[in-house]
Amino acid sequence: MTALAFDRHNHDRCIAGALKRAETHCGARRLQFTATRRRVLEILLQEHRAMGAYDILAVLSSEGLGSQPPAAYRALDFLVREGLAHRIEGLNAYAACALPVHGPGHGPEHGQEDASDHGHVPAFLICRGCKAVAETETGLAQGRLGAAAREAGFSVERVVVEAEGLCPGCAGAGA
Amino acid sequence: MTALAFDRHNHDRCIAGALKRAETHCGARRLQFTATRRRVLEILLQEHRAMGAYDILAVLSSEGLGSQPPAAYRALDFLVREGLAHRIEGLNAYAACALPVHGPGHGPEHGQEDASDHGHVPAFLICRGCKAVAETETGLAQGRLGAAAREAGFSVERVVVEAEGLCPGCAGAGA
DNA sequence: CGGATATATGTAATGTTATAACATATCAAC
DNA sequence: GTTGATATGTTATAACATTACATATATCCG
Repeated sequence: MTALAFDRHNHDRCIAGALKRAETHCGARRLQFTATRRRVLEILLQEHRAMGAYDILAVLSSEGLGSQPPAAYRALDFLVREGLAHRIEGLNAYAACALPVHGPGHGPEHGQEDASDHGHVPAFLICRGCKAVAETETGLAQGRLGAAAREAGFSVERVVVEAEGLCPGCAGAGA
Repeated sequence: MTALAFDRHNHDRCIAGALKRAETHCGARRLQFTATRRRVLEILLQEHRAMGAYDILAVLSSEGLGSQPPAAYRALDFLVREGLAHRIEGLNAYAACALPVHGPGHGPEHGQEDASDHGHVPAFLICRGCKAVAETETGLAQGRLGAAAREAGFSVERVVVEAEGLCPGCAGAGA
């Protein structure tokens, strides 16, 4: 493992748990959690940081799971669509979903369908040093952005909240 | 003009004012508001929507202001650095800054240097139909994201807040 | 003014990220 | 076991962005 998300934790257990949840999630929805999809999620979980699609493709390729860009993009699209991973817009990269909050039987995992309902918006702390990503949630739609949207008659479908900066480790290392 | 930012307004006046402010801004800082830089800002103001660097390059090229990507990227980088335009991460595109809040004599325009100080974070409503962009501000660092950052010892340098959805016009048109 | 320095632009090449399009294979349901 | 849906393989290309180096223009100061 390379980049811990700022805090120490039992990483193997965290990975196994997340994979198990993904399995359950897909099973409940009759979705195929194929070898490639599973492996891509596992890679993201192991690294615990934002990775580019081509980084992931390199790993897949070395394991005989695909050699062309669509192999990576299709798996990533699936994981993002199911809320098992997130796209980090600010880095054009991807990270595993770190919130175990969503059990089976849900609709969209993070309230992306209509964020103005409950404001369950995923938010990320992204270290520009090591690219480690910490995930939290933010209640945003109740604030100024939601107010602006309502005032303008704008219907929000998806909200991106990303904070870029330095994690304690990289700040200490004088990045 | 194509995409109004959801509301009617005197667009010519809004453009002229913004250009004037940009001029003042640069003058006060001994920065060169060159023909290309000015024209790029003007294009973004006129369109009033997010535009890709290559869209802008096409216009510049047709006007003899440059033909290679760096012509567009350099001007855009300058405008973004000075807070006169913003990069819309979710679209890999750029939009003029719509907030006349910042007069001369400031430091960074939108508190990007240390967002935890005052939480003056620009936030965008982006229509996926017409790519119109409305800009507002959001006090974010005082909320859950700021709390998470403080708890983790993470120093926030830049915050991206982007809400994607449909503007009233595009929603009506059944996008 | 005139030379030195910093800033901006021109130009060519390349790197990175992402998708389109179509063929083939596998799964899931009946 | 056929059918329809879903997933993957493969080729090509589109879209976004940067590096590197040469040249030009502005700004500063003696």
